[in-house]
Amino acid sequence: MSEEQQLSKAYDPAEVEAKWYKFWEERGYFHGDPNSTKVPYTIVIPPPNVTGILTLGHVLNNTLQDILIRFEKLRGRETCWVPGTDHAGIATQTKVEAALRKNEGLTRYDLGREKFLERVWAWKEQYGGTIIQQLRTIGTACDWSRERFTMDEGLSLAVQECFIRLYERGLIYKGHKIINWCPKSRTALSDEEVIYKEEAGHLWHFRYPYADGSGYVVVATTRPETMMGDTAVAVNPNDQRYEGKIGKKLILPIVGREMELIADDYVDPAFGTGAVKITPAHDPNDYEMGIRHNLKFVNIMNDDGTMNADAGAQFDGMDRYECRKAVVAKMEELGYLEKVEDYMHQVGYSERGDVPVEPRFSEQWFVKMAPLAEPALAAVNDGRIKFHPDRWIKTYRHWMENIKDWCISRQLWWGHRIPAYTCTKCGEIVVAKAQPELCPKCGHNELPQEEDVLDTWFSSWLWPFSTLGWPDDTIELKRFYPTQSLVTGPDIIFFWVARMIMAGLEFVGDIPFQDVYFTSIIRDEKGRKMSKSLNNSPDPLEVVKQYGADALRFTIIYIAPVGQDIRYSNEKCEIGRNFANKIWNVVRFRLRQGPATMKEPTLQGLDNLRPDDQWIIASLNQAIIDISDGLANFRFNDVSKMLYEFIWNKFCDWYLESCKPVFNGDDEKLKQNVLQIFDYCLATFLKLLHPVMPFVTDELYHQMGFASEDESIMLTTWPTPIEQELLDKLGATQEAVTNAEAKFELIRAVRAVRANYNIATSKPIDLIVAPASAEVAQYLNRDLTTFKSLLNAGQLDVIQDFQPDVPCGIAVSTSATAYIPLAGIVDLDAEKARLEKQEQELAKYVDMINKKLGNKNFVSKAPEAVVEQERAKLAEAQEKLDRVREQMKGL
RNA sequence: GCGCGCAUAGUUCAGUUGGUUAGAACGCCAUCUUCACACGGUGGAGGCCACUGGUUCGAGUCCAGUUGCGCGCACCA
Repeated sequence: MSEEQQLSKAYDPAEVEAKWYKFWEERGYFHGDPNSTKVPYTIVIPPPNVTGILTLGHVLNNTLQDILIRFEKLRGRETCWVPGTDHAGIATQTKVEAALRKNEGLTRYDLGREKFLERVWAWKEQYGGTIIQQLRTIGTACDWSRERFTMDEGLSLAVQECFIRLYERGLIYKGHKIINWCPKSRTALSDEEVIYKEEAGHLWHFRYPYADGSGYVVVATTRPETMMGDTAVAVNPNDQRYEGKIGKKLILPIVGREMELIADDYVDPAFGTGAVKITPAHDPNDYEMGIRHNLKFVNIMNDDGTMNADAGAQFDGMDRYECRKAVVAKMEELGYLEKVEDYMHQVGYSERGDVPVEPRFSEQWFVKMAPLAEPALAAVNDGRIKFHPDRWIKTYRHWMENIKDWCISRQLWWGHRIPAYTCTKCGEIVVAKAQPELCPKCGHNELPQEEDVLDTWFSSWLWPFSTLGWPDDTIELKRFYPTQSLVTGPDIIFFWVARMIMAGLEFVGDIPFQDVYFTSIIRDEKGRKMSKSLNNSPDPLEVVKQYGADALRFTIIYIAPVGQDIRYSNEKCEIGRNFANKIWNVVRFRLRQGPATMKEPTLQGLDNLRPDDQWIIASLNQAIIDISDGLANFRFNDVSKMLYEFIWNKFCDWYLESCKPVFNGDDEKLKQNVLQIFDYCLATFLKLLHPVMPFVTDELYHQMGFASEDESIMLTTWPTPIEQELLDKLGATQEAVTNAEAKFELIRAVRAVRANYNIATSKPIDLIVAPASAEVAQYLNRDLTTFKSLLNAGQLDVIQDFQPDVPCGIAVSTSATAYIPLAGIVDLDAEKARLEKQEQELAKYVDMINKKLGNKNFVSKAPEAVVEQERAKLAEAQEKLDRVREQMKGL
């Protein structure tokens, strides 16, 4: 082995990846400098839950952000990617409570608020860094010096400021409403935190007797346990079945309460029995009706989903589902159960608690959303903010146009405590950053703070500017706001994206970001959502260990179509691993030819290029254009395919093979020329690939000596298209591409003949190539050495009008016919069969074009260029067909 | 009920404004350890582009409808 042979045969990512991340981070390459004169490019990370661990969803999401950041940095922008985590109120508090119960047998109430919060902070310190650390393993170029947490002092001040401003504008209010209540977490939820699941339930038909003994009304319900809270029965005023009965008194069974039969348009006479039991304190629609008809509100449940004393002594303390059974049994026993039907319906579940939510009448804090929504809707409608894919605009628009007030208070301890103080004497509410000494209204000195905290999203919606120092007018805010791109999942378009747009416009007076890229949802290979219960979510860290971070990054981009779900399986990472290995081996091959020709390879000083050199330069130039364009337009999937196509199918399959005879030859001048081009291509595609596969590209950039030890590919500049003048001078033209591709077609045709006769690729063959034209002859003669090498030819002759006098294997391509003298082994039948097949295909094709051109409408209506193209295709195919037929005759 | 999306090779998916004989990856078949790579090379098989109409000289691509699947929103107890 020569000394430059230092690369192992296969790429092993583990060591390389650890080394480079440390190198980049320690040298501060990820830092965004607000004093830089470069144009800024900012992204704020969608903050993962502080207690969370890395999932494939995070990998996809953060890889995309990293690609954008690395690309824009190379393109010369001052990039700043702000990372951080959110405090995830319910999730975190639940976790700590569970641990407390398990380890010490205590509840949060045993500890008290203050002590409990100390425990949560301790938990956060211990486990909170996990996901942040894990993100580093996939290479994210986050500016860690700017890492933020939604409960940080600065961000907490931002939350207070925002609350106070909205309150003063009259957009925050406290009021009694029916809200979604999670009996497990014992807190209010916003409408968005309720997930509806279709469930098989029942429709129970109950008889409610008239007080005068004149029979009964049958009501249908899915929730018998709420009947103790009934204060009326409603029917449609136009329902003839109940004509004359409106206003009659009914006796609520079990309870014995007297209530009225009322009429309301809300009731659908076609559904069930046309009579609805009304429970104003336990159903949002009934609540509205309760207001309209001035009904009594009877709350029969505790905050944990058990029944209270108002439900009656026999049900007091029972769980709501236990009570359901008991009520049904009791009604049946009393003879009031008419029938039970199976019924499919939607049941709202708490997103975090995963238990059915309970509509609950209570006093909460709300944000009036309509005034905030209006400008936010306009920002998307007029294109100041773009969505990718843009169909999400419809979803956004629909939500914004039907927006409801946001319930922001949570009956939790972990979170931002509401900065409101109520005077115990006069009830005056003071909203302020600090505890007021005296009530401004009555002068009383007792004003306890609200016990409740704010919804976590009430801090997240400030994230794009609170992380940059708002409400202070910081240099970061000036330079890095508005941010450029947001990459997130479409599942939080309401929770987060929409609210950030509202907050940005309201508090900073400008949009928070220009582009929103919505990622795919990752499913398993069977198309199921990844979930803990199915145990089908692979651990990304294991995947990284097995395949490498670059491989995972590349693969996930390669399999992620825009706006569609991804079907992921670990085995797919072989795509990325194999690709990394391929590139590794290109460099391994290259280093065997000696050190790099120059430190930062250029195309300067080249002359006398081979046709294949011209072809690869033209192809590379196209790749630069297409890949840059793809990245600038969020077409990540396309970019991964273009990179793969250029590097593997063009550079490795053809160019590298084309270079071998030169590298092994003794024309030193030529060799230097070709090495320079090789290096130029290599350096360029490593840069193009770097945003997607940062580790292996920096490693190889150094292995090649394109960067010295204390430099990095991260600090180089993004390849720009080659100037037209230089392309022309080098001969890297479209014509060079066309000619080379025709040559490759010919080589493939010869290889097919080879395969047909089972002649090993390694065995040289003699052959005669008969070009279809003088131009082709001239082209091929320009570089017979390479041509011969690609064919692995022993003796090669280019003879324009060749007539074979011995039995030959025959390969017909568009530009030439190749004859392979195979005395003794030519199988005439096989030869005939192969030519016949080719003849049939060509004849069909020629026929098709002939028909097209024979169509007067086509010729007169299609654009001239298209017709011309068809004519050219026909001529070419016809010529080829003639040659195939000629060969068939010869057999 | 309203809205959105999807249906293309055995599988997973590309196919940009309508215009080469519809592509890739994986898998499959054959073959080769050849001096970068078997995580590889070479060659090959495999498709009524869900269905029915329409627009057009021309439709996988545009339009309408049908079927099937997925998602979101709103729900009548």
